[in-house]
Amino acid sequence: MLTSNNPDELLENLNPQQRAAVLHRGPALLIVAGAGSGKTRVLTHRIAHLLATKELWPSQILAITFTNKAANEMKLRVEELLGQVSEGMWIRTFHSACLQILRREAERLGHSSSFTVYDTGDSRALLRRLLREAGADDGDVKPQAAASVISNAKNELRDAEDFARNIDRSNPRERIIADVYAAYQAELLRNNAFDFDDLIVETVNLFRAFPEVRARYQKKFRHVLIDEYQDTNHAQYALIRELTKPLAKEHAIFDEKTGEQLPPADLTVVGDSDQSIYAFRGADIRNITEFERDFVGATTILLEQNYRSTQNILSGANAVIAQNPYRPQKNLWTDSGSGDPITLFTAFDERNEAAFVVDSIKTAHEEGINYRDMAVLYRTNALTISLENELKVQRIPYVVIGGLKFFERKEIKDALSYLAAIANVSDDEAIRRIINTPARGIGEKTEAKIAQFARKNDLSMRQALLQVGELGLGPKITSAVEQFGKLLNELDAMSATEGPADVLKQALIQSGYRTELEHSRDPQDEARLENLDALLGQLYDWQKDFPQGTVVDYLAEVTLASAQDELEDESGNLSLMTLHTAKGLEYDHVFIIGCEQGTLPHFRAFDEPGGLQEERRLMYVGMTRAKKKLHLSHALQRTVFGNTSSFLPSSFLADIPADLIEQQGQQRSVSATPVRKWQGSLTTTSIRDNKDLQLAVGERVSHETFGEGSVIAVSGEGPKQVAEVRFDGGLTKRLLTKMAPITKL
DNA sequence: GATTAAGTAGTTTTT
DNA sequence: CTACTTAATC
Repeated sequence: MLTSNNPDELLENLNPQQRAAVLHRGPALLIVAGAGSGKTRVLTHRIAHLLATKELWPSQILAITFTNKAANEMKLRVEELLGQVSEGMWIRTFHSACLQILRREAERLGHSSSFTVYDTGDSRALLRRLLREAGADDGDVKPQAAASVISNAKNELRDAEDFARNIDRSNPRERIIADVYAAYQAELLRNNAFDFDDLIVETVNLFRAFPEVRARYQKKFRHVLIDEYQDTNHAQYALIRELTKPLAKEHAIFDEKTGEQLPPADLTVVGDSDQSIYAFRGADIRNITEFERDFVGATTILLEQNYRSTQNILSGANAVIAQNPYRPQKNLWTDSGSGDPITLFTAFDERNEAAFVVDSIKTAHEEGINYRDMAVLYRTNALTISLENELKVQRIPYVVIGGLKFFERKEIKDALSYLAAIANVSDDEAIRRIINTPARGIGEKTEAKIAQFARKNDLSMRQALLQVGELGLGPKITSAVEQFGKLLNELDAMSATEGPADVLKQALIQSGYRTELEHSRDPQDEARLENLDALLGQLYDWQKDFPQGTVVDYLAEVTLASAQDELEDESGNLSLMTLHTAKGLEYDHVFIIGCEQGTLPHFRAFDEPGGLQEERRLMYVGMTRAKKKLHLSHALQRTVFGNTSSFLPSSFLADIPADLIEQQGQQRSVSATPVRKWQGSLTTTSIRDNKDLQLAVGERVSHETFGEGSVIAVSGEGPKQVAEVRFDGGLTKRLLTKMAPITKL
């Protein structure tokens, strides 16, 4: 470990490309970092180098990651390299960096600095109500669907007005969403809240509306570094631009000594377009592929040497990803030797597959591999059921990472809503959530009356609670409402002197929440109580670590935390997780289960443009997690949602050269259905993608089974184009141009 | 207004 | 299969 501040020591043990990436200076640097090529190493060494050479102060660095876990790891490793704690350095996620900025500047955007951050659940609850109020009771617009449309619009920096201008007015669904989008933003403003997307979007808006604010942050941050650049969406891209593009003359900053205009901050981005697996969340792969065009004077450095996996694993992964079109050429290599072959197991069904996986895990464990160094990866969460059964039977300790999140449980959300209602007087959504939890006899009707009254008098719901006397409700209800309002005010007053943990403890006791759970005969409520105690315990720990921390601080931290952050397993457990969750992690032994057509690639991806490519990248990400041994498996039949059906092996398996694979499955046929024998590689793939192939009447095509023929009619457009083909054999077929096994002659 | 019953729809999800 | 939402009853 380096403890001196000698910059040259930071270059030791780096390969030439890594060294170049650490040493490069200039306005914009793109580091294309293949899987396992030492990306974090380069990033941390680069930061440490900039500091050790005294080019920058820690407070002038802004390093952005996507997860808290990555941020914490990076912070730790930089500190290790420098041998000291770097005060003032911003190494954080996009969201937490923006949160910090918005807290300071909230007033400029019509919020107060005690604003709440709504998570996806909160947004959905709000949208559900707004949709109902908008009269979308047909059920044709579901909150989740609206949420995703609005989120996508925000990620494109399209506000409600902009969105409304560009919709198909004759489509009632779109009109409703446009209206609800506007109403949703109005409600967020009223509630003094931002949703996840807003944290980014509103920071961009802030910088654009207030150039002097932008100038201030540009002056502060002299070097901006972005990790996982391939996963940035347009809003995040815009944020990066705002921080790194030259300032207008009137806001320019001049160097005190030289009198010269301060250039914009330098930018370093690290990414790998082959690992872009979040397009469905708005990630725009073009941000990385067009980096050199977007940033003048940009340099690209490729890191292709892999330090993680064996050559067999890499060759297999390379062969799969090589099938993706429009991909910048890149080839990962390693000098660590070929290693074991990739194992491919053909299972009869999911139970057979689970048994094989668990047996292999046991064997590996007996050979000295710790459970914590192994992981089972899968496309969908539903695939874990039989696996978990088997693991329980065989008594192997395991954790499911991701799954249902602690902070999304009902009782936890309720408790946090109490805190939100206390800390942010304007948060009507928090009030609505807890107004009748525990049951106070305040139902839907009363809630609506209070909300209406509040709006009419320009009050928040919490303020209105204490004035319900004017509403002429029954005496019993009136008193219940007033008591609830008083309780919140008392707790609010208490939070001025006491820490958040003590406030929450009192909230749960005095509201009667605890009592209700204690007296419940629902067996689940016992677990709920335990969860609340766990939350309280955690909050007391937090209070100890941050004695000055407020309720507002705690809420934001919790909202921006993810389940993985806490699952630092020292415990020696086997890890189970989705392929998405596995990104950025590595294990000695990796099992990818459910390699079947329809599962991986997932059938929902077939009709999405670019869907198949993204699935392939997922497979690639999964395969490259393995250091020593990669096990792939597929089941010939699987029971999904109660019904059993047969599945073909994933087309991705056929892309792996046969000599890298060791087949382990039995090849017996399944009941009456004959199953194609596995021959090391698949000769046919059942799902094709003919990209943008379009046919016209009169053209000649060749079909895999029907031979040659002429197009006699076409209907539909784009990917939905259907061509009617008369084959020379006399048959006439209607074929989906995009998917049919045809080629144009 | 609360409880219970039927109905329905089900990728992935860093924050 | 199951988790969650809506509908119907007490």
